[in-house]
Amino acid sequence: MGRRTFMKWSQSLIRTLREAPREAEAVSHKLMLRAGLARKLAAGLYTYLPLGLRAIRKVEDIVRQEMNKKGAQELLMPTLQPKELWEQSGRWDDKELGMLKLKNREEREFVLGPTHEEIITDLVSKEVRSYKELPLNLYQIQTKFRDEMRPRFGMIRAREFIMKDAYSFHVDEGSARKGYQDMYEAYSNIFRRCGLKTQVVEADPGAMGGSKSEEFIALADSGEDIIVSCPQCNYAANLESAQQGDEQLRKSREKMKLLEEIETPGIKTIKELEDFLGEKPEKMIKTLIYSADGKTVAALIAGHRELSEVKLRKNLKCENLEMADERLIEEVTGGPLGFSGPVGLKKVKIIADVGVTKIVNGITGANKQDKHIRNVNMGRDYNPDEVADISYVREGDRCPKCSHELAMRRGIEVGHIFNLGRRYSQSLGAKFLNEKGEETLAIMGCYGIGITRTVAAIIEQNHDENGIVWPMSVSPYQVHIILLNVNSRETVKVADNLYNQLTGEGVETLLDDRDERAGVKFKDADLIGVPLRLIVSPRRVAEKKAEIKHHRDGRELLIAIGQVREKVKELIQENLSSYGQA
RNA sequence: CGGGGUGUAGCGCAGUCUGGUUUAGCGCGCUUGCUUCGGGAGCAAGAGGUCGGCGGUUCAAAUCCGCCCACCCCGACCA
Repeated sequence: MGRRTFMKWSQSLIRTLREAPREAEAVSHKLMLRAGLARKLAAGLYTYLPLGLRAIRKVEDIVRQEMNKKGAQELLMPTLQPKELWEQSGRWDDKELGMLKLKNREEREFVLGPTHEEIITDLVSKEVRSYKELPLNLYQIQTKFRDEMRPRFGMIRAREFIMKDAYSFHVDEGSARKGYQDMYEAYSNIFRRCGLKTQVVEADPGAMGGSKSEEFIALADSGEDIIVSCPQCNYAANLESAQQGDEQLRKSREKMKLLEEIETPGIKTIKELEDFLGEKPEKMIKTLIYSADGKTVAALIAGHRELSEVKLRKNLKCENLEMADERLIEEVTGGPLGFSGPVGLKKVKIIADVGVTKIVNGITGANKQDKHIRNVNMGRDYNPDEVADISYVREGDRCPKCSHELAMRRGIEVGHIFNLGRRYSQSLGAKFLNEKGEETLAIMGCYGIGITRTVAAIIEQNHDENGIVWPMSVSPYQVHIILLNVNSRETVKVADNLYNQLTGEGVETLLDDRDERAGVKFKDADLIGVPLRLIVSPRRVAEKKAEIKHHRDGRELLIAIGQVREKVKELIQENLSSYGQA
């Protein structure tokens, strides 16, 4: 059991803070600083102090166990990666990964690894020859660098962080599906054992490429992801890719009226239009001009909705998607920015959001300075080239599967599994000979877990007003001995004995042997949040007893000193199994 | 990168608007001594600050002006 270490508080670098630095906003961030788990070096860069590192190692151990159980093998790749491989995969100029590039003295270019598809695929392409050697699942636990545009929420979004990344290689689709399913199960086990409640959602593969991907989201108020889920059926998706149900899209019975041009001096935004005309945004057709891989596209969205660039990009199957600048807008629409509309638009592809089809007598830009048009109707006044789901789901929308009202919640993405297909094996040449002797491209999957972020997520979900409430499985220590009154020789002796006994048995024990008053020690214990607390005081020692307290629910036991060792071990086991410890 | 905000002792803050009376202050923490000792103790004595940086205005700048930097929050990206 456990990591055997000796830790007396008086000799350790455990520094608690009474108040959190102002820069910390998220609960996990505040508590990690206050409880002395980590310290900031610069934005998005943290030093993990001994206590924090222990929690990180605990999570890593769980990850290793569950990965190994599925036959995955651990290896370790370099963080510094040569430009050439990234050019081969076509990702050297990828903007999404936040690559931190650098040159050595010989002007050779490198990137500090934001992810390792290139490296692992290159390795496997060199090592694997035959279908008999597959499938393979290789993983590492390593520091990743992403030059985030905006590090946030402390350890939840850092520039440098620890990640477990796994990559699988398969001979065919069936095997790839099995590999993906294995990881799905491993991930479910890992997060459950970490004491995290997660929700799996459909996601967009984004920069990784590939077909299918799902995210494991830890529900938390300070999460940056918004997830959409159906309380009725099992539908759940990331806001970026959540689909709109059809139910909310009722077409009004209004009769079509004649087109009418109206004066709207300086009125450019939907909000301004709403105030100016006194009409609901639902009646307006917002026209957004985009440049997609050099081609111009007009996206039509109902005024009260927002365009999802992720959905639009997917629909257009384009790499680069940017909003058009004023010059381009004038060129293609003939009118200035803020007055675009679909009527009479000729030179561009028009994609209408599904909701737009239901707008009767809509209001939209006239493609002329200070003019809008009223009573615009699809089919009569304009025809989109395509109708697609390209806007975000909103509060109150219906489930695409069962039409129940959707719920929106915040969460932290702690894990992400992807089916990559042949994208990297293709570009980096990961081929093998199949049974028939034919050269075949491996089908790949990749599976990530943000380790340091997971620790933060655990704290987000496991804390109270006084501090962290660690699940036993990931707590830096299992037992926290609080020695009250270091001036009582007898008490100190008992505490020392218990400490040595427990530590000797592999129980991870922290002994607070500081010369501090009881209140200080209790407050610090509340902050640090070790699940079992053993209180050794002159009062109890006189009775030859000690107190054991459960931090989570405050349950207390009075135990004869001689029986503490057994009881503690029993409680630890009991506690671990409640998180599904293997 | 766009928008908003903050930089004064290790942490939390006041002072800045209305320049000089501040030798730059308060709480917590830190050091020493005495008392106290089951929920962040009391008394006493201390240590600790180029007021984010640079430049300007002024007899005089934490305070006014300019530039820069750092950090935080909201947006686009991700584990």
